[in-house]
Amino acid sequence: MALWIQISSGSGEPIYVQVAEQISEAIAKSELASGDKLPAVRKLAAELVINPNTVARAYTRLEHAGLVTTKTGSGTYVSDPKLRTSDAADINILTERMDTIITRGLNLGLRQQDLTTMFKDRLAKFVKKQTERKND
Amino acid sequence: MALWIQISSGSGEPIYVQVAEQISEAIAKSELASGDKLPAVRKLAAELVINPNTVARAYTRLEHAGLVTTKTGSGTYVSDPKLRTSDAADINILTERMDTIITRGLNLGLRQQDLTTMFKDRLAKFVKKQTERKND
DNA sequence: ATAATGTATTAAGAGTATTAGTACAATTAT
DNA sequence: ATAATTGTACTAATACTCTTAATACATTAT
Repeated sequence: MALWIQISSGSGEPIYVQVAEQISEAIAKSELASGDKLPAVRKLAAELVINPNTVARAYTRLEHAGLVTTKTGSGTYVSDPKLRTSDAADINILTERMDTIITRGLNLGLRQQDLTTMFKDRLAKFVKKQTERKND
Repeated sequence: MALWIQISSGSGEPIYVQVAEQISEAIAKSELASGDKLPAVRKLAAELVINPNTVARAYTRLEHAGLVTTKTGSGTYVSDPKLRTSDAADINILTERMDTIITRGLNLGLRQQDLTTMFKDRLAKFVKKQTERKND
């Protein structure tokens, strides 16, 4: 399995956040499917040259988000999408973040249509890979 | 002028970020228009019961974003939208943030259409207030 | 049994963030 | 001109977060 994760020290984001986000994104794009096993914390830590605790923290974050299930002694696995719980609070946070980027966009001089188009374009790149995967 | 800004200590966001973001949002919604004067740093600080430096930092942040212009001795004013510079780097950051919330949304079980609808709805609430303002 | 996996705990160090206090500079009003 | 108002600069102190490290433990796979 290739190593997709790339950490940048100058990004300001903590390493464990970067790791978790990139795995989240892979799951959203269905590059990682339900049941897939993530690398062991010690193994991934060795590859990324970071501390195992940092990877473990990323995995814990993913588990709290309901994206993976961990079985001590076995490994960490991508969970079934049907079992993922979407809280009302989660939706609230999502809309708040939408408001934030809408604010940014409008203040950058982008118009309503520009923003909608941008959003659809980005979204399409996620879903496109899902359909591609079926043809693998 | 009413005081729209509300700071919450438990949000995790620094106060100066909260202040800046809420003013940014007001500008995006055209509740604050070009030329409008922001409250003096000491005055707003007194109302919010925070340190003047914290407000000053928020204003500096807004100035770096090109949203306001500051004139020492006079005040801080909302700048002309036409003069706001939209960098390519700014657009990149915007798309990255879109990817982040798209990732969240998909992983919460929302579908493509759900997300698009949500985004349009939120966006509409910004622009609606703009047209309302014309009838003031 | 042995190896491999995730978890928990404690500690230390480094860096960043946040706020506060104070003094300074520039503009406006009188 | 003088005083008041405004934003700016600088320093300092405190608190928090991040990361790494070193272990030890519990569960599962072989």
